[in-house]
Amino acid sequence: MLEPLYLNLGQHDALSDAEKALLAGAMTFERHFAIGQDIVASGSRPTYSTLILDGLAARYKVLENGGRQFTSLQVPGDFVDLHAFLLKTMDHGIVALSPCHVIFAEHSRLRAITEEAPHLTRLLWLDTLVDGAIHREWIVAMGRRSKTSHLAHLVCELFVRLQVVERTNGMSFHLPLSQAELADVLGLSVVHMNRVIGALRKVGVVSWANHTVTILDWHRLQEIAEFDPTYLSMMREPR
Amino acid sequence: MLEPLYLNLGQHDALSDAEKALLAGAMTFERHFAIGQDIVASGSRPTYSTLILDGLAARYKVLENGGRQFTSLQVPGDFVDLHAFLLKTMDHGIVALSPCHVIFAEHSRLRAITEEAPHLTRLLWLDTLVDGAIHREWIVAMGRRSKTSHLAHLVCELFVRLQVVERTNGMSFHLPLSQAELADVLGLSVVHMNRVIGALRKVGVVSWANHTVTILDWHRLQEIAEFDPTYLSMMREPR
DNA sequence: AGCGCACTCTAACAAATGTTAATGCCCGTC
DNA sequence: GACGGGCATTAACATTTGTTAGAGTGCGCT
Repeated sequence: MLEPLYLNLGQHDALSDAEKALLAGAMTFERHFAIGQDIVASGSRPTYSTLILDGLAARYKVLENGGRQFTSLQVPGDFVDLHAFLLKTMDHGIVALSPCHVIFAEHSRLRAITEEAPHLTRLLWLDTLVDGAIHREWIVAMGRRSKTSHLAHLVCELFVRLQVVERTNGMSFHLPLSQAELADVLGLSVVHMNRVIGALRKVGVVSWANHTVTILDWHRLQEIAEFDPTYLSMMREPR
Repeated sequence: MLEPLYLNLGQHDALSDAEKALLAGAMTFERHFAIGQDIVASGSRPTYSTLILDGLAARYKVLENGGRQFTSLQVPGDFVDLHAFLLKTMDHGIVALSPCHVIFAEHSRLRAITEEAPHLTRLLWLDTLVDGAIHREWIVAMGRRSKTSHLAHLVCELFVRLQVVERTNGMSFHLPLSQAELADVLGLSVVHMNRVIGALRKVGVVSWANHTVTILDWHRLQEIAEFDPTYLSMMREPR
């Protein structure tokens, strides 16, 4: 059941059976969330961290004028709020973008891991560091990439991340986001989001229909995105 | 000498003398960097992490078209590349925006801390989590705030962060960024950056001259920025 | 004092992006 | 099979942001 987590953490460094057992021991109950439901509420102080077993979720903030901005997309194997273990108070919400199956890890047991399992602690820490690296890449995309390149970069990133947890199908993957939701990822209006998707389609590097993205020309898509996966730390090495 | 680090880490939770000694013991040699020098090069694999004792630095990425985007600003007391301890390879560069006095912490000794000092480990981990929280706030600002609000938010954030490490002077602080550099923070053209600064000045909430920012109306500045410092985790509580 | 240089600021125009509104399509419900 | 709602798409127009160019300003250097 925790396979996606093992795949996610294991991509960076070997994960021993003892460590897997520790992780499994930290888990408590499971739960399902429907589309649009808040998995974690902004302002709350959770006592557990949430691992996605299946589905797509997103961190977001809402401004006074009603504008919403997603700050990350979370795929199976991701702890959506591992940071709350130490940050304590959620400064943002987390919403289910597709039906989500999640499992909760008790903070008290995560704390025990930090007391007794230094290597596993470093891997969990690393997981949040990759989170930060993705954030930085998003900042660059928002600030200095063309919108087409930004979208292409997002497609590259999601494809690679989903591939790690075996959620791709050949060169395709399921992306259950409406264009309005995508607009809240890139920080665009819905109308312009539609234009940008159209532009990327027109170049012919992806086909995009029925919430399924198929990469037709991986090489050229990476070129358009200037995608360099270094920031995802997918190299397996001692940490 | 490590006072800014103690202030920075100590804002989140109490830091014991033993822990301060461990941190001090991790430090090796110091160094000065001139404006514009790279403190850490993109693509490198550092074996130490860099703590800013004095000065202002920034993380950045450069795109093929020459565009540069800063992904964070680093003030005294910040580890600019603590993440490289586990990420291993730098996926971005770090440049000195003012003359910088730094000190290097050996990764091997940081690793020893993770083996022997769980609470201090959590505080260091937390430091990188706050980093991530700041990134998220930047993403929101870039995607959904007006440019004036974005700039106001940046001023609020820097003021609060500098205050923690005692680098403010009443309601003023030194901000040695040219408008071209600021443009690379907000992701704007230099011309438009100039317009936005003019707009914020015109509202009368800040005065801004000679690289010194003075907040004239803190309350209204926060309103314009919708600034809520929760994300900086400045509450002192057990972690 | 004069020069050169980096930086700020402005103007005029071009391009990108947002807003409002309308149309068509798909799909589930009655 | 008709109806209604959410979503994708497009058009027309408004606003924001970028580009290019140049003038003004302060400051260190000779």
